[in-house]
Amino acid sequence: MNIGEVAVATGVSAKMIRYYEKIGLIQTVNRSDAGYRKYTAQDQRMLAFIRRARELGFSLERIKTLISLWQDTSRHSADVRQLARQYIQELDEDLAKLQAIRNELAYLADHCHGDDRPDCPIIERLAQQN
Amino acid sequence: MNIGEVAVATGVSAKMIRYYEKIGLIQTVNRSDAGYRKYTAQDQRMLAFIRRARELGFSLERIKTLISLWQDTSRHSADVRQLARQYIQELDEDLAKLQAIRNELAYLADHCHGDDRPDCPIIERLAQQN
DNA sequence: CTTGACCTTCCCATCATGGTAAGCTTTATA
DNA sequence: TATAAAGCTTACCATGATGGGAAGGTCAAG
Repeated sequence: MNIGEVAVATGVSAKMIRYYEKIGLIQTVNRSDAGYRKYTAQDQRMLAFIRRARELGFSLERIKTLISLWQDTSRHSADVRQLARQYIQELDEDLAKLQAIRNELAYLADHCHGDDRPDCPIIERLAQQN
Repeated sequence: MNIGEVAVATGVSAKMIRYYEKIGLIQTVNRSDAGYRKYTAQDQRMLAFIRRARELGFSLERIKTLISLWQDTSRHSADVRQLARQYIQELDEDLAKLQAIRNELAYLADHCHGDDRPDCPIIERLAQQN
C-alpha cells in the first residue's frame, strides 16, 4: 500500500504519517525501488490505533507509551489505567479552568445591556485597576 | 519605566511585551539614548488590560479587537457583548468535546480491572477493528 | 508518448511562549 | 574609580500538531 492509500484507510494524512515516522512514533517502512513508502496491514493497524488515541486527545508523547503498552503482550492493565487516570485528572483541571472562564464571561455578557451606550461590564472588568 | 519594571508590574514578561510590540498589538514606545524602551503609566494600563484578557483566554487576535473597542469611547456595548458571546459559544463547544472525551476515558478506566493481567478495555478500544 | 495523479524532500506558517547567546548600558559595590 | 552584577538590546531556536506549497521524480492510463 502506498502512503495515500493508507492515509485514506486510516484517516491519518500522508503529511502526518511522514511526520510520525520522522519523530520515531512509528518505525520506518520498506520502500519501493523508486523510494515510495510501502505499508502493510500491520502498519495500517498501527496508524488506526494512533488515530483513535489522537481522537481521544492523547498527546503523541503519551501515544508512544500507549503503543509500547499495546505491543507488550505481558503488559499490566494497571499501567494503562494509570496513564489514563493521569490524563483524566489533567482533563478535569482543564475543564474546571475553562468552565470558570466561561461562567465569568457569561455573567459579564448577561450584565452588559448590549446597546448603543459605551459602558460595558466586560470592558470595565478588563480595564479595572488593581 | 524600563521593560523589566513594567513586566513585574503587569505580570507580562519582557519577552512577551517585545513580542506584542512586534506583532503590532501595542504601539512602539519611546526609547532612551541607549535604546532602552521607556514605558508610561498609560502603557502599563494597556499591558495590564491585555494580561487580564489573556487570563480570560482571549486570543491576541481578539484582544486586538477588544483594545480598539476599549479605546473607542463611542463604542457600543453591543459590539463587546457580541465578541464575548461568540467566544462563549466556542468555549461551550470545547467544553462539550473535552467532557465527552473525559467521560469515555473515565468509563474505560473504571472498567479496567487494573491488575497484572494484560487485558484492558482502554487498549481494546484503541486497537478495535472497524 | 503525454498527461495527470501520486510520490519524494525541503521549507515555511500557525499560536503564544520560553530559552539562549552575544554584546551594550546602567547601577552598585569594593 | 574600577569592576562586577544586573538589566537591556537583537537575533535565532524550540515547543506541538498540523497544513501549505514548491520542485522534482514515478507510475498508470489513454
